[in-house]
Amino acid sequence: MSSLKSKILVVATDLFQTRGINSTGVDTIVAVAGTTKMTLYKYFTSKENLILEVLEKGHQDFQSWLSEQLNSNAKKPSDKLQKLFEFIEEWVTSPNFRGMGFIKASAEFPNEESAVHQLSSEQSRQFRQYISSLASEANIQDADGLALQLSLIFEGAVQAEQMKRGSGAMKYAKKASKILIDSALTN
Amino acid sequence: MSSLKSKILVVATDLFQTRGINSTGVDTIVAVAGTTKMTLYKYFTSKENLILEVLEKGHQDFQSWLSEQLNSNAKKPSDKLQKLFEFIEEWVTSPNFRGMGFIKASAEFPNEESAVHQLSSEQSRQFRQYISSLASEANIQDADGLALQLSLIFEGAVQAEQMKRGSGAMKYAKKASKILIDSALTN
DNA sequence: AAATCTATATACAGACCTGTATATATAAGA
DNA sequence: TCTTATATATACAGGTCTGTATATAGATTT
Repeated sequence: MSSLKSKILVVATDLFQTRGINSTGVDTIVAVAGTTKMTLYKYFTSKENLILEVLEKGHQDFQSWLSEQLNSNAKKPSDKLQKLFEFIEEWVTSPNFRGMGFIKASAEFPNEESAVHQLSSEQSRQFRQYISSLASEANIQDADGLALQLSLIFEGAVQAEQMKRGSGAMKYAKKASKILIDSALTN
Repeated sequence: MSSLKSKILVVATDLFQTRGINSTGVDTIVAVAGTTKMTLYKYFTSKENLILEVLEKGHQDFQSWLSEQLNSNAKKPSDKLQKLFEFIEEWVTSPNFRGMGFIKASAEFPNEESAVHQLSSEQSRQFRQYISSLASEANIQDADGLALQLSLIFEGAVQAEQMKRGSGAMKYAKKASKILIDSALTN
């Protein structure tokens, strides 16, 4: 991938999270990235296409990092579930953290026919599915139910952490996840 | 309050939730409300002012309904806490439900200097504070912690329920809240 | 050195948005 | 009937946004 294209993606990811997607114009993006609109439209067919690529990249980076960490640091399936929020906290509190794109995108694009909305809700579904598979492997009865509960807490905590860094939301989310997982394991 | 002003508020509340705030122009609002821009700008000094009044009204309606229900249907403080999500579910699944304004508004207005952002995060704080006071009365040690956990679940479930009606999010949110409250009561 | 590829600079068309100005209609009260 | 208050109809100024057109500069290849 061209270095300029990569730079545009990084800058757009940042601006979308800090100023909102709809409120960030392409002029602002190219100015911050130190390039011009002609170059942006060479690598991306439209602003919507740029948004979609930003979402794709963010989601892939997070998912592959997370499953990598869980696979190499936890062996038993129930350990993976227990350590899930430990690693999520590590990700969210890292200086490189730029927010979870799909959470904000689904709020800014509520129209179900929008491609952005469709991708972001698909990513949310995929993440829930991943948690559910961890729960299944740990022999939890209602795996989908626990996955939904954990994803509610996760999305809420990420949003809170984004709005106010160091809000403590992640700490209490971690505690809540422990309680819910324990309760699901003993039932 | 003038009937036209009230009509504009209702229509704007609806459109903001279904299409997004920034994506909804005042022209659309007045067309759906069956009036004109001149009338809208008579009752509201600006679009931002309209957004703020929509948020105020939505929050007041919810908070007064909720505390009314809790005060008349639960006597012991711990009962109020236990029944909190029962009533929230009733509110969210009612046909009149138009979403919780402050959840979406904080996502669409991430700039901390924005008056809309400030109001919506203040409302979020107030709601959390209300839950915390219920927890305190029920003699829960870390009342603020539990309030944060419950509000994370609440905001996540409302957002999920908005995105997909009948998603079952509310049902599992209710279960999660029971588990977390029980855990907090016995510690 | 000539040709080609990539990025820049700049301008602008077309669409949309907020907020206002102007002129008109409608209905109620004096 | 005359006046006053309220709502409508319509047009538009000024701004922002996306996406494109045109011309130019720099660098690499042949």
